[in-house]
Amino acid sequence: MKFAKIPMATISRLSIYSRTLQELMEEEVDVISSERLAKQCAVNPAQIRKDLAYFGEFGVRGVGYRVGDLLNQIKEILGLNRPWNLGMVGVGNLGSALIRHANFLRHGYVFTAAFDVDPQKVGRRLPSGVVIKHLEEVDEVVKDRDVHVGVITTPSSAAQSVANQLVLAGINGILNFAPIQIQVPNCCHVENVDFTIKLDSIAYHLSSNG
Amino acid sequence: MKFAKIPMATISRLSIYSRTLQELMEEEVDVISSERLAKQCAVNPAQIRKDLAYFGEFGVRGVGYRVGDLLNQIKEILGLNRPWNLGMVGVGNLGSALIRHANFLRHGYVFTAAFDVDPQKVGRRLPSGVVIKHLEEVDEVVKDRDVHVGVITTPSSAAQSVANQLVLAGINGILNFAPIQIQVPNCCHVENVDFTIKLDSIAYHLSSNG
DNA sequence: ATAATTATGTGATATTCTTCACATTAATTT
DNA sequence: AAATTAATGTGAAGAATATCACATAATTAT
Repeated sequence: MKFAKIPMATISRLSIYSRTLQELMEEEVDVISSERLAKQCAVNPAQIRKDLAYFGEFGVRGVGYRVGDLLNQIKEILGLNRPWNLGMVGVGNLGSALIRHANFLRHGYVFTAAFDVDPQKVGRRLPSGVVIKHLEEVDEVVKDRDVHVGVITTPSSAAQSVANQLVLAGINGILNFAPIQIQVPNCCHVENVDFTIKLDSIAYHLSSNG
Repeated sequence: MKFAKIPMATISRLSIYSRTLQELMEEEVDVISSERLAKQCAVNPAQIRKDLAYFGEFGVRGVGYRVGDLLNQIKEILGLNRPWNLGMVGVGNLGSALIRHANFLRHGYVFTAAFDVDPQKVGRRLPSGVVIKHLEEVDEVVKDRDVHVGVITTPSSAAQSVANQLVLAGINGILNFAPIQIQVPNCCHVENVDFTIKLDSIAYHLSSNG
């Protein structure tokens, strides 16, 4: 399904395009030009066309892109034409907030499992119906609940060890909220979400100019 | 304080270096080479040296970098040698989890204000002691509580309007968790945190190879 | 039918970012 | 004191990414 070497940045932008297209659909917009879409996504119009060109021709010259079609095509490209099951590791403040957070479901991601090591938490049933399991049981639960992606919200100190266990349990994708660079074999793809890095970036910009 | 045009990516990496250096300090490591630091940060050693070279010379040839010194220098560069006050807008699941989340405090970020539009929430006092204010009062509260950066965790539909109000209230930095590209004047710096984009990226990688 | 208009798709160009490779400098050893 | 070793700092090369500019194709108007 993959042709040339696709820039990482292209993939991220496809997500952004899909978000905007979803909104446009809800506003019942039928057709949109790369120029207007670009403005809403805060990118260059040629960028959108280039990004799409890696995968084929999806527009109509002189007209633009059919919103619904393009959205479907992008979802197809990203592999979002199927459900993805998530397993949360670390059911603290952040973890339980994320499980309840509507955006995941809205984009087709479902938490089918949750893990912790705190005996007080293990066995508790979350509002979503998921029962918190002990991390020791990760192998079975990943198979039982068909977990595809692990989401780590443990303290940094535990993150690497958790990642190791997830990989051993057959997980190939990890979304890591711990502010540490975890090391995994090539078979596994890690994405990091670190808000404090973003805040540092804001701090820099607010400090360094005048 | 800024010299050449510094790559955005350099700034993000400086944050990562600082996280690792902080850990190294706690492990009482005195000196580290770019090679060993690079391995821990999962980057190229030359990258670290280049990144630092934008701002000066911080190492000792033949030796490496003094951990404590380098950490201080990086914090200085990023503008982290002072406290930064945050104002949360949207005290839902995610918002309140973030306010309680220890990582912000650990890196010198404090929530000194919180806003919502839900009358049920306005007036409530959070565990941290911060009282939730109505968004209408944003102008006064930003001044009173000396808020530097706004953190948006509202639904997407409200995010742009919230951003406008923050900018009018004098805020120049926004951390946006809503999955939408908000438009702001140049004086304001926005950073986006969108986990579903990261998940899409994972989905793509898990789908497209074999 | 033909011309005019519009907006895509894409080769060429420009820019930005990363890595290499080595000269430079500090410390250590002989 | 000279030679050796080690690791930084950096110009140059390379790779990746973004933008331009225009040929191409679809639609609309004459």
